[in-house]
Amino acid sequence: MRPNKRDELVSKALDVFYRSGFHATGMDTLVKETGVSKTSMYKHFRTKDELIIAVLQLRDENFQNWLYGRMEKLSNTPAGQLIGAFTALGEWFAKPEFAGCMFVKASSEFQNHAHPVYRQSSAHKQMLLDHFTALAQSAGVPDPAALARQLLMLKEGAIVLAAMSVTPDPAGDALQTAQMLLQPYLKDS
Amino acid sequence: MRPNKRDELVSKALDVFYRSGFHATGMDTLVKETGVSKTSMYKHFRTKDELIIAVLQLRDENFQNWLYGRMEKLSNTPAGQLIGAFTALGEWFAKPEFAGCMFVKASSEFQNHAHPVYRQSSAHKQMLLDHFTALAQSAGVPDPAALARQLLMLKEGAIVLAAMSVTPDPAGDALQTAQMLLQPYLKDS
DNA sequence: GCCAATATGAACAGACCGGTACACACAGAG
DNA sequence: CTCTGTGTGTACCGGTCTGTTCATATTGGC
Repeated sequence: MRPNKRDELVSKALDVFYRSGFHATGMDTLVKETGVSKTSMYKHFRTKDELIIAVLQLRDENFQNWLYGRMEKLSNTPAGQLIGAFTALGEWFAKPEFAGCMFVKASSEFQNHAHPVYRQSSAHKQMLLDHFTALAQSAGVPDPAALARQLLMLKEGAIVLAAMSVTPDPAGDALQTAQMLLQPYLKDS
Repeated sequence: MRPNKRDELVSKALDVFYRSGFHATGMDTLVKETGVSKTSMYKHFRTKDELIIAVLQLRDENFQNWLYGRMEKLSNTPAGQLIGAFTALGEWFAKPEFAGCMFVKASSEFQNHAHPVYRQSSAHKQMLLDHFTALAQSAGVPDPAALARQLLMLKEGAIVLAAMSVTPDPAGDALQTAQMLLQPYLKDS
Protein backbone atom coordinates (compact mmCIF):
# COMPACT_ATOMS: atom_id res chain seq x y z
CA MET A 1 0.00 0.00 0.00
CA ARG A 2 1.69 3.11 -1.26
CA PRO A 3 -0.25 5.80 0.64
CA ASN A 4 1.14 5.23 4.09
CA LYS A 5 -1.33 3.49 6.35
CA ARG A 6 0.18 5.25 9.31
CA ASP A 7 -0.62 8.68 7.94
CA GLU A 8 -4.12 7.58 7.09
CA LEU A 9 -4.58 6.40 10.66
CA VAL A 10 -3.24 9.61 12.16
CA SER A 11 -5.35 11.76 9.89
CA LYS A 12 -8.56 9.91 10.65
CA ALA A 13 -7.77 9.66 14.36
CA LEU A 14 -7.39 13.43 14.37
CA ASP A 15 -10.98 13.85 13.29
CA VAL A 16 -12.29 11.45 15.89
CA PHE A 17 -10.29 12.95 18.75
CA TYR A 18 -11.28 16.44 17.67
CA ARG A 19 -14.94 15.53 17.59
CA SER A 20 -15.13 13.39 20.72
CA GLY A 21 -12.18 14.20 22.96
CA PHE A 22 -9.13 12.21 23.94
CA HIS A 23 -10.13 10.33 27.08
CA ALA A 24 -13.64 9.81 25.75
CA THR A 25 -12.34 8.06 22.64
CA GLY A 26 -11.28 4.44 23.08
CA MET A 27 -8.98 2.43 20.87
CA ASP A 28 -11.84 0.18 19.78
CA THR A 29 -13.72 3.25 18.60
CA LEU A 30 -10.67 4.27 16.60
CA VAL A 31 -10.55 0.84 14.98
CA LYS A 32 -14.16 1.24 13.83
CA GLU A 33 -13.87 4.87 12.75
CA THR A 34 -10.51 4.69 11.01
CA GLY A 35 -10.81 1.26 9.44
CA VAL A 36 -7.29 0.43 10.62
CA SER A 37 -6.84 -2.75 12.63
CA LYS A 38 -5.78 -2.53 16.23
CA THR A 39 -2.73 -4.65 15.48
CA SER A 40 -1.53 -2.12 12.95
CA MET A 41 -2.14 0.74 15.33
CA TYR A 42 0.00 -0.80 18.00
CA LYS A 43 2.66 -1.60 15.44
CA HIS A 44 2.97 2.08 14.58
CA PHE A 45 2.42 3.46 18.08
CA ARG A 46 3.25 1.67 21.27
CA THR A 47 0.65 3.49 23.34
CA LYS A 48 -2.44 5.63 22.90
CA ASP A 49 -0.44 8.62 24.12
CA GLU A 50 2.08 8.16 21.32
CA LEU A 51 -0.75 8.22 18.81
CA ILE A 52 -2.11 11.39 20.37
CA ILE A 53 1.31 12.99 20.06
CA ALA A 54 1.44 12.13 16.38
CA VAL A 55 -2.07 13.50 15.93
CA LEU A 56 -1.07 16.78 17.54
CA GLN A 57 2.01 17.02 15.35
CA LEU A 58 -0.17 16.68 12.28
CA ARG A 59 -2.64 19.21 13.65
CA ASP A 60 0.14 21.67 14.34
CA GLU A 61 1.43 21.31 10.79
CA ASN A 62 -2.03 21.61 9.22
CA PHE A 63 -3.06 24.54 11.33
CA GLN A 64 0.07 26.61 10.85
CA ASN A 65 0.06 25.92 7.11
CA TRP A 66 -3.58 26.89 6.83
CA LEU A 67 -3.37 30.02 8.96
CA TYR A 68 -0.16 31.43 7.55
CA GLY A 69 -1.27 30.62 4.03
CA ARG A 70 -4.56 32.43 4.55
CA MET A 71 -2.79 35.41 6.12
CA GLU A 72 -0.40 35.71 3.21
CA LYS A 73 -3.16 35.54 0.66
CA LEU A 74 -5.18 38.22 2.45
CA SER A 75 -2.41 40.80 2.49
CA ASN A 76 1.18 41.40 1.48
CA THR A 77 2.11 43.69 4.35
CA PRO A 78 3.06 42.39 7.80
CA ALA A 79 0.46 44.48 9.61
CA GLY A 80 -2.18 43.51 7.07
CA GLN A 81 -1.35 39.86 7.54
CA LEU A 82 -1.79 40.13 11.29
CA ILE A 83 -5.21 41.62 10.71
CA GLY A 84 -5.90 38.89 8.18
CA ALA A 85 -5.44 36.28 10.88
CA PHE A 86 -8.77 37.33 12.34
CA THR A 87 -10.50 37.19 8.98
CA ALA A 88 -9.17 33.66 8.67
CA LEU A 89 -10.46 32.85 12.15
CA GLY A 90 -13.92 33.93 11.08
CA GLU A 91 -13.79 31.53 8.16
CA TRP A 92 -12.75 28.72 10.49
CA PHE A 93 -15.54 29.40 12.97
CA ALA A 94 -18.08 29.24 10.16
CA LYS A 95 -17.09 25.70 9.22
CA PRO A 96 -19.55 23.12 10.53
CA GLU A 97 -16.79 20.94 11.93
CA PHE A 98 -15.35 23.75 14.06
CA ALA A 99 -15.09 22.68 17.69
CA GLY A 100 -12.53 24.94 19.32
CA CYS A 101 -8.76 24.70 19.56
CA MET A 102 -7.49 21.14 19.70
CA PHE A 103 -4.44 22.18 21.73
CA VAL A 104 -6.46 23.97 24.37
CA LYS A 105 -8.55 20.84 24.69
CA ALA A 106 -5.51 18.59 24.77
CA SER A 107 -3.82 20.63 27.46
CA SER A 108 -6.98 20.67 29.51
CA GLU A 109 -7.29 16.88 29.36
CA PHE A 110 -3.59 16.41 30.12
CA GLN A 111 -2.93 19.05 32.74
CA ASN A 112 0.30 17.64 34.08
CA HIS A 113 2.85 20.14 32.81
CA ALA A 114 5.44 17.41 32.41
CA HIS A 115 3.22 15.36 30.12
CA PRO A 116 4.33 15.42 26.47
CA VAL A 117 0.80 16.28 25.32
CA TYR A 118 0.75 19.38 27.52
CA ARG A 119 4.23 20.39 26.45
CA GLN A 120 3.42 20.01 22.79
CA SER A 121 0.23 22.03 23.14
CA SER A 122 2.14 24.78 24.86
CA ALA A 123 4.84 24.66 22.19
CA HIS A 124 2.25 25.09 19.46
CA LYS A 125 1.04 28.33 21.01
CA GLN A 126 4.61 29.45 21.41
CA MET A 127 5.22 28.97 17.69
CA LEU A 128 2.20 31.07 16.82
CA LEU A 129 3.46 33.72 19.19
CA ASP A 130 6.87 33.71 17.52
CA HIS A 131 5.31 34.06 14.09
CA PHE A 132 3.17 36.97 15.25
CA THR A 133 6.19 38.59 16.87
CA ALA A 134 8.22 38.38 13.68
CA LEU A 135 5.41 39.96 11.68
CA ALA A 136 4.97 42.72 14.25
CA GLN A 137 8.66 43.41 14.06
CA SER A 138 8.50 43.65 10.27
CA ALA A 139 5.57 46.03 10.64
CA GLY A 140 7.80 48.39 12.58
CA VAL A 141 5.96 48.13 15.86
CA PRO A 142 8.06 49.54 18.76
CA ASP A 143 7.34 46.56 21.07
CA PRO A 144 6.62 43.67 18.71
CA ALA A 145 6.64 41.01 21.44
CA ALA A 146 4.02 42.85 23.46
CA LEU A 147 1.77 43.36 20.47
CA ALA A 148 2.12 39.71 19.49
CA ARG A 149 1.05 38.66 22.99
CA GLN A 150 -2.00 40.88 22.77
CA LEU A 151 -2.98 39.56 19.35
CA LEU A 152 -2.49 35.96 20.39
CA MET A 153 -4.66 36.62 23.44
CA LEU A 154 -7.40 38.00 21.21
CA LYS A 155 -7.15 34.94 19.00
CA GLU A 156 -7.42 32.53 21.92
CA GLY A 157 -10.28 34.45 23.45
CA ALA A 158 -12.15 34.50 20.17
CA ILE A 159 -11.75 30.75 19.74
CA VAL A 160 -13.06 30.07 23.25
CA LEU A 161 -16.10 32.30 22.76
CA ALA A 162 -16.78 30.75 19.38
CA ALA A 163 -16.47 27.20 20.70
CA MET A 164 -18.77 27.96 23.62
CA SER A 165 -21.37 29.77 21.51
CA VAL A 166 -21.22 32.86 23.72
CA THR A 167 -21.21 35.63 21.16
CA PRO A 168 -22.38 35.52 17.53
CA ASP A 169 -19.25 36.91 15.87
CA PRO A 170 -16.14 36.68 18.05
CA ALA A 171 -13.85 36.86 15.03
CA GLY A 172 -15.38 40.19 14.04
CA ASP A 173 -15.01 41.52 17.58
CA ALA A 174 -11.41 40.39 17.71
CA LEU A 175 -10.73 41.91 14.32
CA GLN A 176 -12.03 45.28 15.49
CA THR A 177 -9.84 45.17 18.57
CA ALA A 178 -6.83 44.13 16.53
CA GLN A 179 -7.41 47.03 14.14
CA MET A 180 -7.32 49.43 17.08
CA LEU A 181 -4.02 47.98 18.21
CA LEU A 182 -2.51 48.02 14.74
CA GLN A 183 -4.02 51.24 13.45
CA PRO A 184 -0.79 53.28 13.46
CA TYR A 185 1.04 50.63 11.46
CA LEU A 186 -1.61 49.86 8.86
CA LYS A 187 -0.45 51.88 5.90
CA ASP A 188 -2.99 51.30 3.18
CA SER A 189 -1.04 49.34 0.63
CA MET B 1 -24.91 15.75 60.56
CA ARG B 2 -25.60 19.47 60.44
CA PRO B 3 -23.14 20.55 57.74
CA ASN B 4 -24.83 19.02 54.70
CA LYS B 5 -22.94 15.98 53.44
CA ARG B 6 -24.12 16.76 49.95
CA ASP B 7 -22.45 20.15 49.92
CA GLU B 8 -19.28 18.67 51.33
CA LEU B 9 -19.27 16.11 48.54
CA VAL B 10 -19.86 18.70 45.82
CA SER B 11 -17.20 21.00 47.18
CA LYS B 12 -14.55 18.28 47.38
CA ALA B 13 -15.54 16.81 44.03
CA LEU B 14 -15.00 20.23 42.51
CA ASP B 15 -11.37 20.18 43.56
CA VAL B 16 -10.78 16.71 42.17
CA PHE B 17 -12.49 17.40 38.85
CA TYR B 18 -10.64 20.69 38.51
CA ARG B 19 -7.32 19.04 39.15
CA SER B 20 -7.79 15.87 37.13
CA GLY B 21 -10.54 16.45 34.59
CA PHE B 22 -14.03 15.00 34.28
CA HIS B 23 -13.64 11.86 32.21
CA ALA B 24 -10.31 11.07 33.82
CA THR B 25 -11.83 11.06 37.30
CA GLY B 26 -13.76 7.92 38.25
CA MET B 27 -16.38 7.55 40.94
CA ASP B 28 -14.09 5.31 42.99
CA THR B 29 -11.48 8.06 42.98
CA LEU B 30 -14.11 10.47 44.25
CA VAL B 31 -14.97 8.05 47.05
CA LYS B 32 -11.34 8.02 48.15
CA GLU B 33 -10.71 11.75 47.74
CA THR B 34 -13.94 13.05 49.21
CA GLY B 35 -14.42 10.53 52.01
CA VAL B 36 -18.06 10.15 51.02
CA SER B 37 -19.32 6.64 50.37
CA LYS B 38 -20.44 5.68 46.91
CA THR B 39 -23.88 4.80 48.24
CA SER B 40 -24.33 8.32 49.53
CA MET B 41 -23.16 9.81 46.26
CA TYR B 42 -25.70 7.91 44.26
CA LYS B 43 -28.41 8.82 46.75
CA HIS B 44 -27.76 12.51 46.16
CA PHE B 45 -27.05 12.26 42.44
CA ARG B 46 -28.46 9.62 40.15
CA THR B 47 -25.56 9.82 37.70
CA LYS B 48 -22.05 11.18 37.44
CA ASP B 49 -23.32 13.82 35.05
CA GLU B 50 -25.76 15.10 37.66
CA LEU B 51 -22.90 15.47 40.11
CA ILE B 52 -20.88 17.36 37.52
CA ILE B 53 -23.82 19.71 36.98
CA ALA B 54 -23.96 20.41 40.72
CA VAL B 55 -20.20 20.97 40.78
CA LEU B 56 -20.46 23.48 37.96
CA GLN B 57 -23.30 25.29 39.71
CA LEU B 58 -21.12 25.68 42.78
CA ARG B 59 -18.19 26.79 40.67
CA ASP B 60 -20.31 29.37 38.93
CA GLU B 61 -21.50 30.75 42.26
CA ASN B 62 -18.01 30.80 43.77
CA PHE B 63 -16.37 32.33 40.74
CA GLN B 64 -18.88 35.11 40.21
CA ASN B 65 -18.88 35.96 43.92
CA TRP B 66 -15.12 36.06 43.99
CA LEU B 67 -14.64 38.05 40.79
CA TYR B 68 -17.36 40.63 41.37
CA GLY B 69 -16.30 41.03 44.99
CA ARG B 70 -12.72 41.63 43.97
CA MET B 71 -13.75 44.09 41.26
CA GLU B 72 -15.88 46.08 43.70
CA LYS B 73 -13.11 46.26 46.24
CA LEU B 74 -10.60 47.45 43.66
CA SER B 75 -12.66 50.39 42.45
CA ASN B 76 -15.95 52.18 42.96
CA THR B 77 -16.45 53.30 39.38
CA PRO B 78 -17.84 51.03 36.69
CA ALA B 79 -14.91 51.55 34.33
CA GLY B 80 -12.46 51.05 37.19
CA GLN B 81 -14.15 47.82 38.13
CA LEU B 82 -13.86 46.51 34.60
CA ILE B 83 -10.16 47.24 34.74
CA GLY B 84 -10.03 45.62 38.16
CA ALA B 85 -11.23 42.36 36.67
CA PHE B 86 -7.81 41.94 35.09
CA THR B 87 -6.01 42.71 38.31
CA ALA B 88 -8.13 40.01 39.92
CA LEU B 89 -7.24 37.62 37.11
CA GLY B 90 -3.58 38.15 37.84
CA GLU B 91 -4.12 37.20 41.47
CA TRP B 92 -5.92 34.05 40.39
CA PHE B 93 -3.17 33.02 37.95
CA ALA B 94 -0.62 33.36 40.73
CA LYS B 95 -2.37 30.83 42.95
CA PRO B 96 -0.68 27.44 42.89
CA GLU B 97 -3.96 25.61 42.32
CA PHE B 98 -4.78 27.62 39.17
CA ALA B 99 -5.46 25.32 36.24
CA GLY B 100 -7.48 27.28 33.74
CA CYS B 101 -11.18 27.89 33.42
CA MET B 102 -13.31 24.99 34.61
CA PHE B 103 -16.10 25.83 32.17
CA VAL B 104 -13.83 25.91 29.16
CA LYS B 105 -12.57 22.50 30.20
CA ALA B 106 -16.07 21.19 30.86
CA SER B 107 -17.35 22.37 27.49
CA SER B 108 -14.37 20.83 25.76
CA GLU B 109 -14.97 17.45 27.39
CA PHE B 110 -18.71 17.61 26.69
CA GLN B 111 -18.84 19.10 23.21
CA ASN B 112 -22.38 18.07 22.36
CA HIS B 113 -24.17 21.41 22.41
CA ALA B 114 -27.33 19.78 23.72
CA HIS B 115 -25.55 18.31 26.74
CA PRO B 116 -26.44 20.07 30.02
CA VAL B 117 -22.76 20.43 30.91
CA TYR B 118 -22.08 22.31 27.69
CA ARG B 119 -25.18 24.46 28.09
CA GLN B 120 -24.29 25.36 31.64
CA SER B 121 -20.73 26.26 30.70
CA SER B 122 -22.00 28.49 27.94
CA ALA B 123 -24.53 30.07 30.31
CA HIS B 124 -21.77 30.90 32.78
CA LYS B 125 -19.90 32.89 30.15
CA GLN B 126 -23.13 34.58 29.15
CA MET B 127 -23.65 35.74 32.72
CA LEU B 128 -20.17 37.24 32.87
CA LEU B 129 -20.87 38.96 29.58
CA ASP B 130 -24.11 40.42 30.96
CA HIS B 131 -22.31 41.70 34.04
CA PHE B 132 -19.61 43.33 31.95
CA THR B 133 -22.23 44.85 29.68
CA ALA B 134 -24.10 46.40 32.59
CA LEU B 135 -20.90 47.91 33.94
CA ALA B 136 -19.93 49.26 30.53
CA GLN B 137 -23.34 50.85 30.24
CA SER B 138 -22.95 52.47 33.65
CA ALA B 139 -19.56 53.75 32.53
CA GLY B 140 -21.24 55.63 29.72
CA VAL B 141 -19.69 53.68 26.88
CA PRO B 142 -21.49 54.29 23.58
CA ASP B 143 -21.65 50.59 22.65
CA PRO B 144 -21.53 48.74 25.98
CA ALA B 145 -22.32 45.32 24.52
CA ALA B 146 -19.44 45.53 22.06
CA LEU B 147 -16.98 46.63 24.72
CA ALA B 148 -18.15 43.86 27.04
CA ARG B 149 -17.54 41.29 24.30
CA GLN B 150 -14.03 42.63 23.77
CA LEU B 151 -13.23 42.55 27.48
CA LEU B 152 -14.62 39.05 27.90
CA MET B 153 -12.52 37.94 24.97
CA LEU B 154 -9.41 39.38 26.59
CA LYS B 155 -10.27 37.59 29.81
CA GLU B 156 -10.74 34.22 28.09
CA GLY B 157 -7.57 34.64 26.08
CA ALA B 158 -5.59 35.54 29.17
CA ILE B 159 -6.87 32.45 31.01
CA VAL B 160 -5.93 30.18 28.13
CA LEU B 161 -2.43 31.64 27.84
CA ALA B 162 -1.97 31.39 31.59
CA ALA B 163 -3.17 27.80 31.76
CA MET B 164 -0.90 26.79 28.89
CA SER B 165 2.16 28.61 30.24
CA VAL B 166 2.65 30.51 27.00
CA THR B 167 3.43 33.99 28.28
CA PRO B 168 4.69 35.03 31.72
CA ASP B 169 2.07 37.67 32.53
CA PRO B 170 -1.09 37.34 30.47
CA ALA B 171 -3.13 39.25 33.06
CA GLY B 172 -0.80 42.22 32.73
CA ASP B 173 -1.00 42.12 28.94
CA ALA B 174 -4.79 41.91 29.08
CA LEU B 175 -4.90 44.76 31.55
CA GLN B 176 -2.89 46.98 29.24
CA THR B 177 -5.19 46.21 26.34
CA ALA B 178 -8.27 46.81 28.46
CA GLN B 179 -6.88 50.16 29.55
CA MET B 180 -6.54 51.17 25.93
CA LEU B 181 -10.15 50.25 25.28
CA LEU B 182 -11.45 51.99 28.39
CA GLN B 183 -9.14 55.00 28.38
CA PRO B 184 -11.79 57.59 27.43
CA TYR B 185 -14.10 56.45 30.23
CA LEU B 186 -11.60 56.13 33.06
CA LYS B 187 -12.08 59.35 34.94
CA ASP B 188 -9.57 59.34 37.75
CA SER B 189 -11.82 59.07 40.79
C1' DG C 1 -37.44 3.13 73.42
C1' DC C 2 -38.67 3.71 68.63
C1' DC C 3 -38.98 5.40 64.08
C1' DA C 4 -37.26 7.37 59.97
C1' DA C 5 -33.65 9.42 57.69
C1' DT C 6 -29.07 9.33 56.49
C1' DA C 7 -24.92 7.33 56.61
C1' DT C 8 -21.48 3.34 55.73
C1' DG C 9 -18.50 -0.68 53.46
C1' DA C 10 -18.05 -4.16 50.39
C1' DA C 11 -19.35 -7.08 46.97
C1' DC C 12 -21.18 -7.27 42.52
C1' DA C 13 -22.87 -6.59 37.46
C1' DG C 14 -21.95 -5.64 32.71
C1' DA C 15 -19.59 -2.80 29.83
C1' DC C 16 -15.50 -0.81 28.31
C1' DC C 17 -10.50 0.39 28.98
C1' DG C 18 -5.51 0.00 27.01
C1' DG C 19 -2.78 -3.42 25.37
C1' DT C 20 -1.28 -8.37 23.82
C1' DA C 21 -1.19 -12.86 21.34
C1' DC C 22 -1.79 -15.62 17.50
C1' DA C 23 -3.02 -17.28 13.14
C1' DC C 24 -3.51 -15.75 8.64
C1' DA C 25 -3.58 -12.85 3.99
C1' DC C 26 -1.21 -10.59 0.47
C1' DA C 27 1.99 -7.81 -1.70
C1' DG C 28 6.76 -7.11 -4.06
C1' DA C 29 11.78 -8.56 -4.44
C1' DG C 30 15.35 -11.93 -4.88
C1' DC D 1 8.81 -20.05 -4.95
C1' DT D 2 10.15 -18.26 -0.98
C1' DC D 3 11.22 -14.61 2.03
C1' DT D 4 9.94 -10.39 4.27
C1' DG D 5 7.13 -6.60 5.49
C1' DT D 6 2.83 -4.96 6.31
C1' DG D 7 -1.60 -5.62 6.82
C1' DT D 8 -6.08 -8.14 8.90
C1' DG D 9 -9.49 -10.33 12.39
C1' DT D 10 -10.48 -12.06 16.71
C1' DA D 11 -10.06 -13.63 21.06
C1' DC D 12 -8.19 -12.58 25.24
C1' DC D 13 -5.82 -10.27 29.63
C1' DG D 14 -6.30 -7.67 33.88
C1' DG D 15 -8.04 -3.59 35.30
C1' DT D 16 -11.35 0.24 35.62
C1' DC D 17 -15.70 2.30 34.35
C1' DT D 18 -20.63 3.67 35.99
C1' DG D 19 -24.07 2.16 38.66
C1' DT D 20 -26.64 -1.38 41.95
C1' DT D 21 -27.51 -4.19 45.88
C1' DC D 22 -27.64 -5.43 50.59
C1' DA D 23 -26.81 -5.67 55.22
C1' DT D 24 -25.46 -2.70 58.77
C1' DA D 25 -24.45 1.58 61.65
C1' DT D 26 -25.44 6.20 63.40
C1' DT D 27 -28.34 9.97 64.28
C1' DG D 28 -32.14 13.25 65.93
C1' DG D 29 -37.12 13.88 67.10
C1' DC D 30 -41.14 12.10 69.33
